[in-house]
Amino acid sequence: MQSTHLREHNLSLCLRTLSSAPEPLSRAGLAARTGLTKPTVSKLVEELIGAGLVAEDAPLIHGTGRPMVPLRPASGTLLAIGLEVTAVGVSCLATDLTGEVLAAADETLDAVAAPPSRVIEACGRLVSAVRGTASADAPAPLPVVGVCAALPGRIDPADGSVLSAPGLGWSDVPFVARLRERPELAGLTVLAQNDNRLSVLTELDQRPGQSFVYLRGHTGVGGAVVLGGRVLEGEHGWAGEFGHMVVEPGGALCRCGRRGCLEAYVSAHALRERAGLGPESSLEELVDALAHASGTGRTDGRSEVIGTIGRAIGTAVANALNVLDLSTVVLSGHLAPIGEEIGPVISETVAEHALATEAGPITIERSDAPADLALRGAARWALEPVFAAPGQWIARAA
Amino acid sequence: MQSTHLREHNLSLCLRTLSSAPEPLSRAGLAARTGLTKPTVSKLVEELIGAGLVAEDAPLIHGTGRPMVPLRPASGTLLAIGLEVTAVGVSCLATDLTGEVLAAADETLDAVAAPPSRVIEACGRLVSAVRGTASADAPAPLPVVGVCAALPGRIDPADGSVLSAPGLGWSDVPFVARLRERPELAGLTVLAQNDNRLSVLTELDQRPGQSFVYLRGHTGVGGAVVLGGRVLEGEHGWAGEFGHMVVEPGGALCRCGRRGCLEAYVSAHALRERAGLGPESSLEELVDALAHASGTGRTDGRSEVIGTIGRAIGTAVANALNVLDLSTVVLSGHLAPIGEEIGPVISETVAEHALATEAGPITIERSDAPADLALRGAARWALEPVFAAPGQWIARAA
DNA sequence: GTAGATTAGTTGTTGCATCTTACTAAACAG
DNA sequence: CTGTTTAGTAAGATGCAACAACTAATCTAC
Repeated sequence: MQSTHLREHNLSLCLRTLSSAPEPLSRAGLAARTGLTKPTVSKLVEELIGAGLVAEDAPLIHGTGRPMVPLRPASGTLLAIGLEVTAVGVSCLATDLTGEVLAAADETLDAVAAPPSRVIEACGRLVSAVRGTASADAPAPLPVVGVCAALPGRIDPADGSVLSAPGLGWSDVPFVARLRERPELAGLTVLAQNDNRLSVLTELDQRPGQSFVYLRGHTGVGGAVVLGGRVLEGEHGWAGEFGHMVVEPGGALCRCGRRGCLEAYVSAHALRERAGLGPESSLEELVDALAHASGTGRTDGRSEVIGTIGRAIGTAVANALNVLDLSTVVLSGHLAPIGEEIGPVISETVAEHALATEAGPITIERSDAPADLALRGAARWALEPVFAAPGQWIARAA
Repeated sequence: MQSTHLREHNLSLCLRTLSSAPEPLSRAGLAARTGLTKPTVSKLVEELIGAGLVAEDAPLIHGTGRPMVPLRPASGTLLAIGLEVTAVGVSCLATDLTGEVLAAADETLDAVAAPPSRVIEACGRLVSAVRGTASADAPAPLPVVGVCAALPGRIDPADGSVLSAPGLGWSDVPFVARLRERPELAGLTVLAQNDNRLSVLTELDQRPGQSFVYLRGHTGVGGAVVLGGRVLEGEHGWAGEFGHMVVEPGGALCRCGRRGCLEAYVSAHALRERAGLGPESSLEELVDALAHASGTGRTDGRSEVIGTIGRAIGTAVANALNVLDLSTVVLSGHLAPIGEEIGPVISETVAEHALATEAGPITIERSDAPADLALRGAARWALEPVFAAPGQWIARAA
């Protein structure tokens, strides 16, 4: 490691520490947290303020001594743009460094019927619109750190092409390459990531530095593994894809063609089928059917369905926890609202099979994050280069 | 990070790079590999040589240009001591920085019948003996970097106490604390780790920086997860304990009391039972029975046994790979010799269930490491502080 | 056999990031 | 108004790695 990397590392450390702190820190507090000295922190913070990445609040008197100058990530000085493509449309959103949403827009579009090129055009339009709206109040257009798209499928981490997205009917679509060609995105950093992996970033804001297993029901079932605040990548970028873990060898047929996958039991489609609902029923109806016996009237059927789902998830989670030796599980997406019902069954199954129960309780938590999880996560991911290497961003922006 | 840490980091980088290089590197080669400049490497290497951590070989002419001075980890300048406790005895071994064994000794002891205190006494005696033998040729006693014990059970990473070791009949034994009290080990760094997790370190020497899943059959079945050359810890230090992954809900009864654990299918005990051998039969007999139809004469039974074992391992491995998104599996311990037989069944099962097959082939490899795997791994782990912070060791030794 | 090319490694200097020490600033307590 | 406490700054010292230029040792070519 070279000495210039040291500075970059410490800049990043300061910025991240400020970002993840529950409340604004003073320079002195930042020095204490990072282990750097006060003069060093002062210099680094000065640079971050100069670049518009950090802002000072009004001095705050707390007890005796000189009042502290609270520091916080600057708001409204730059844009990170998130995109989300689903079967029914494209959404777009611009945030600043704090994650505050400055503008949003969306377009309805049947992504299954329409060719990918139409979707990519829509993305271009939305990015352009959102850039305009977000910069409307500012004297000059805000600089864009990057654009990241959330896609419901497997993405090649090397070039951001979509290897397969069953929900969109896509396979081998060079999404990022095409998006980069759009005139509206000329010169911008463009990324793409799986929607589940991006969702977890939003969750991570609530749990900085923690380790947990994240399970998200959306159309299928996906998730992520978070170790010490970092999302595990894996060799092909799909670590934590729990949907196709085997929960019962030779069991139910999954749409992937295999047998006994978790997804065959708890995808939105499988849940509706098990709950006796039509494929067009809403999530609310589904939750209602599972949560209240009155939903379908079939009390026995309900508890049986809940048992099947709970045991399937429990088995998958227990296996994941045995491999990773973690003790926190976060349920999100359509698994969060039904978490209250299936939680106990999951806990029971996990307690039965997970080794970690011998060391302490395993907590199954429900995410209370907002609905546009993946979209926010995408914007958050677009910001990542700034957090990782603030010095490079400063040099680029200047 | 402070600037003094930078130097420590670079010292460590140089030492590790030299250690993991397949053949000696010159200063210039080391500079190229580490990304540091030649002058910087020269300075760092000078310090490492001065401290007896690196040695120069005779200059070597290779083609045109000035001959290089090959550098390699110094041999015979310090001691790392490994211990291994099994049901039948205690083994001990001293290596230098290169991993070369300088001395070894063992004691037969029925660790199940004898109280832990007897085992700890034996450890003390063996360490003392091994230190003497290893330093016999040297003009002065060699400094000991540390002692690490391999134990067949779950270890508290905080204090090195044995939480449970079914094979020894131990539970809640403050092993490290007691061992540290022995006069023979006064002043030494003492560590303890699970034997499977230490075994993988020996494997890692062959695969520096790689990522793989490591499965080791010993008495039970354990393993480890290696991500980028680092062994995953987990919250309680037992990540990668694959033995109790569920491979068939409600399946065979495991000695842990649960049902359907991998270990219930492929522990040495379970294998013997399935192969129709007595509990006292040797590993050779077992391999023979599985490898050759002539072993027991029951050809049908054999292929059925192999199928059951292979599918059990395959299911567990596929699930682990789905969580981690890796594509290499290494079989070790008693799984290595039978690997040729069960390998195809495992591959087949994994190919059927693992998502990563869609991106490329998954390789199931057999470890060809020596038998005293865990013991060597223990010594290797005792060395770790020197590799991680050579500067501190130099300061301590001086 | 001498000049040139090539690779290895060292020397001295420079630049840069952090640390140390000592200071000023701004509040409160008595 | 003086002492105490906490925040933040200034100036100089320290220490590390980078850079450029050098020496060292070998081979090749004419």
